Amino acid sequence: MTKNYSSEIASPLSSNHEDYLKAIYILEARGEQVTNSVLSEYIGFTPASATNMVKKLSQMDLVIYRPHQAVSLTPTGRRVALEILRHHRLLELFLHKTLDIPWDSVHEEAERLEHVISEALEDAIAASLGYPKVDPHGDPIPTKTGEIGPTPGHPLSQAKAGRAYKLVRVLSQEKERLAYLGRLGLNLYVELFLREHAPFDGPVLVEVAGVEHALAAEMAALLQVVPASA
Amino acid sequence: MTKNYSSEIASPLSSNHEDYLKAIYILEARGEQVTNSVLSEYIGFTPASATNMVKKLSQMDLVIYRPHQAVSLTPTGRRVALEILRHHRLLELFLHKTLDIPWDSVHEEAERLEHVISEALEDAIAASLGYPKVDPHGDPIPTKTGEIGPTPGHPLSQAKAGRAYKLVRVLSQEKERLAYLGRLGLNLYVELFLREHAPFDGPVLVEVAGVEHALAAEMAALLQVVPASA
DNA sequence: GTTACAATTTAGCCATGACTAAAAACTACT
DNA sequence: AGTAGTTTTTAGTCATGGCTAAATTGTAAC
Ligand SMILES: [Mn+2]
Ligand SMILES: [Mn+2]
Ligand SMILES: [Mn+2]
Ligand SMILES: [Mn+2]
Repeated sequence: MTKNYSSEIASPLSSNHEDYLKAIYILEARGEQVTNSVLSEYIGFTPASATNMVKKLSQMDLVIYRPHQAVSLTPTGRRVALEILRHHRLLELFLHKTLDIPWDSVHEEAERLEHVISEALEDAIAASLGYPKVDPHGDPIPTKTGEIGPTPGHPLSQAKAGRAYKLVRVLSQEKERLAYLGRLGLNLYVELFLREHAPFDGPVLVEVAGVEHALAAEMAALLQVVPASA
Repeated sequence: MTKNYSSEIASPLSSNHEDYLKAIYILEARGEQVTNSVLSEYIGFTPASATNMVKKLSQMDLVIYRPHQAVSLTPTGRRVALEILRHHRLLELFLHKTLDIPWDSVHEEAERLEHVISEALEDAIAASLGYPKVDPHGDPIPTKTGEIGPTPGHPLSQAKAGRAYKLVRVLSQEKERLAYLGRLGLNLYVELFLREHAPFDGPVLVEVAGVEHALAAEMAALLQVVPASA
């Protein structure tokens, strides 16, 4: 299990160390201030535990920690986070495409696998998938060297009514939510027609494969779309 | 990660718990007395650590422990061991067949993955492989219900000279050894001709794909063969 | 500037599971 | 049976990383 980053890191990182770094990366990428409470809520441990872990990561030079300030990743910490995120998203796609695991289940599974695959296995998976760029939810897959592309699309909630769109990304990993979307036929790359936005932040009416559905405004905000081309 | 055995077990088992149970199973299956020193040497921890862990497993009703006696598995302990062994061998075969990971590398990788795959993933892997019976080293794969078939073949070291055989199992997971065998063309199911046994427990001369090789007696003892049929 | 409230940190506890060193218990040989 | 040697167990240490509860710090309203 020799990791890419192993040369730069003194002690080996546990699964939880890696999940903390990944969480910080994702929260930063959302543009949020990564406060202790935001972080601890996201990872599901108590604030005291988060403080404790962040201090340790800081000693390892993986994060910048100043008391009462938002944490941020050091360049090395970012490298580790992107490495794990690459594992995660490659695994999601691999499980989905190679083993037909439904898109609402791959996240959970990848959450554990991401910590135990070797670099050789990561490479073999990437090669077998043809070096893919996005995972089953449309999230971009970081490259081996830690680059990550721009995120495609814009929220359906801000799209213009009376036009056709293609779903390119879903900003959620919730199993139930994804299962529901799947039942509506709202899978990745499906084409949909946006009928109207009900006023006062009301539901969004969309047509998918000839059937009309009403989506809550918050749901529509999670669906990233681009104008349909064909 | 709901395991098959989860209903019968109080506390969740760590990777190391599972590796201990698997080790006890394998040592028992070899017909060895699983003494504390045998066990601790096999798993690579100190004897004191092994005693400690065996006591805990005993409290969980997974092993029978009497001081100064060989340990043995309870029915539940055996179930857990076989479940993990199934994961391990299915993963080895999957990595080898689906991702072309060489047979000398799959063991290491499976050693970690075996602890984190869900039952759903186990099932998906088994299905995608067509419910296979043996792994890339010829080791039998336990069934979902915990049955395990008889082990095929007999040692090449005890085979008669002047006859053709088929390699059906290699009793080793050592990377270097497997890589060496691979270089000689001694892969699973390959046909070979046994020329002679040198006397005084000397080397064994075999012909593989028209090339003759001399194998140490201990090496030949690890190669399980059956008479060539075709 | 006080004061109230929320966020964060500190202090201290606990379980886990490795380790070393010492004690105890078995085994085997005389 | 006694003793030497080996194996196993016990006792005690340490690091890890969660937790709760209490103390502290920062913020915003008065
Ligand atoms: Mn994870
Ligand atoms: Mn994803
Ligand atoms: Mn293992
Ligand atoms: Mn094997």
